[in-house]
Amino acid sequence: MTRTRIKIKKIDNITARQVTFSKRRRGLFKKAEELSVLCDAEVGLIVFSSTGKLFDYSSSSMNDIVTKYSTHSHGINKLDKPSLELQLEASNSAKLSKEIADRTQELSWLKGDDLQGLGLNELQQLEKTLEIGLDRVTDIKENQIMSQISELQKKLAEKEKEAMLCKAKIPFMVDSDKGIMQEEGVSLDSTNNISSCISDPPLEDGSSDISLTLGLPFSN
Amino acid sequence: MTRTRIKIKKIDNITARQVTFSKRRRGLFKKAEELSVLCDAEVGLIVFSSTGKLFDYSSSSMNDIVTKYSTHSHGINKLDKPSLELQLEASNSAKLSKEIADRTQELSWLKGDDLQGLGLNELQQLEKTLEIGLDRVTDIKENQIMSQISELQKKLAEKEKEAMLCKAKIPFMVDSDKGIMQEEGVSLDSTNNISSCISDPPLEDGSSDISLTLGLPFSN
DNA sequence: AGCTATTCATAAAA
DNA sequence: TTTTTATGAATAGCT
Repeated sequence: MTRTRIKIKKIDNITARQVTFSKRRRGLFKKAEELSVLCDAEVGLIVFSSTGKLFDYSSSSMNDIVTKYSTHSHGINKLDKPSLELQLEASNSAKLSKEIADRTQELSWLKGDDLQGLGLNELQQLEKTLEIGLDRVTDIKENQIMSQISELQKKLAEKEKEAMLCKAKIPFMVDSDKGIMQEEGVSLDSTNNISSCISDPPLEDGSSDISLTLGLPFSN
Repeated sequence: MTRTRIKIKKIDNITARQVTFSKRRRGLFKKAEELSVLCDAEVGLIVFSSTGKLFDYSSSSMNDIVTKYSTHSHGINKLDKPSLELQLEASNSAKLSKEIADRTQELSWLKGDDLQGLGLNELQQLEKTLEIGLDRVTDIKENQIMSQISELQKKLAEKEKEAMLCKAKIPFMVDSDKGIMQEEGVSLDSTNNISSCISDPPLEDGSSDISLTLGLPFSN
């Protein structure tokens, strides 16, 4: 656009084209920046030369600009798929979903639902699996019950022993001190022993609703 | 850049800024296109006005240009994740994975594995679930077995009846036609009846390995 | 939205 | 490539 005006058509002469590319490219980038500064606009400019070299300018982050572009007035996925990671993600998702479906199905079967479509072999396999699982669960449960019982019996035995010792002491104390227990320092010590025997703290275990759970385990 | 030169600094006057934006934007897009045509370059230009309006130009497909940009000299993911969908995907994946883990755990329990961490209540719940499941599976299985047996009995009865009829006919045929069965057209018809009685097709059902499966079902 | 004086961008040449 | 130069283009400030 000087000395002579030119037609806007691909420049044939390679050298001339490269020269023009350099000059105009600089002009374009300058104007892009001026626009963004003067007018407070967000500008992203990407240029590939005919030889494949990349030039770019962005007033902020090109990432932001392109992201905004891809969501703005475009249905999310004009730019979304670098067709690499997103596809991977999608197929991954599909795989996971399928796995969930598979397991959900198997769970249903094990719980006795949705069995109508199954054949005899499958049903027998299922039955076997359930029998094994049930055996193991019952085993573990009974082990736990037995050990809780042993533990309780042990604690009970201790307490009984303690109570026996207390009782053995009581007649002796009452007989000798009778009505003067609150007046003598020496006898106060003995009094404390007695009260600790009478008001045992209740057996606290946190997980010992044994009385509720003992009914079932041996009923099958 | 005429009458007076201006400083490249944000234009304060809003009206003036909008006017300048319009004019310069047109100029910028024109130059972008000229560059792409004259120099055979790939150009992508995205502009957001300060009010958020989008303007864009691309010599080919913006998608291609941005994709090329994001792979060119950038490590795949400068632009890849619009941090919107990918984050969604990631959290989705996480959710799915968690769900798989949950179901896998429940399956393990039902199969009698990995029970050590469970408490009595959980074990009893599990036992109940297994008992119910096992009952249902056994029910369905026995139903299938019974109906297969009935079906087989019915088929067998039919065949027996057919065989009886055949036997009743054979002495009559042999007596009257004896050695000339292959020579007369009339007698050929009768011969066919006989052979169909003798070579019954084997009972084909696709899912009838009954003899193999009958052993277990009633053994528990 | 149009003008127009001026500055800017740049084709051609070096 | 970059610089120079002459000229066409773009546009700031007005209407």
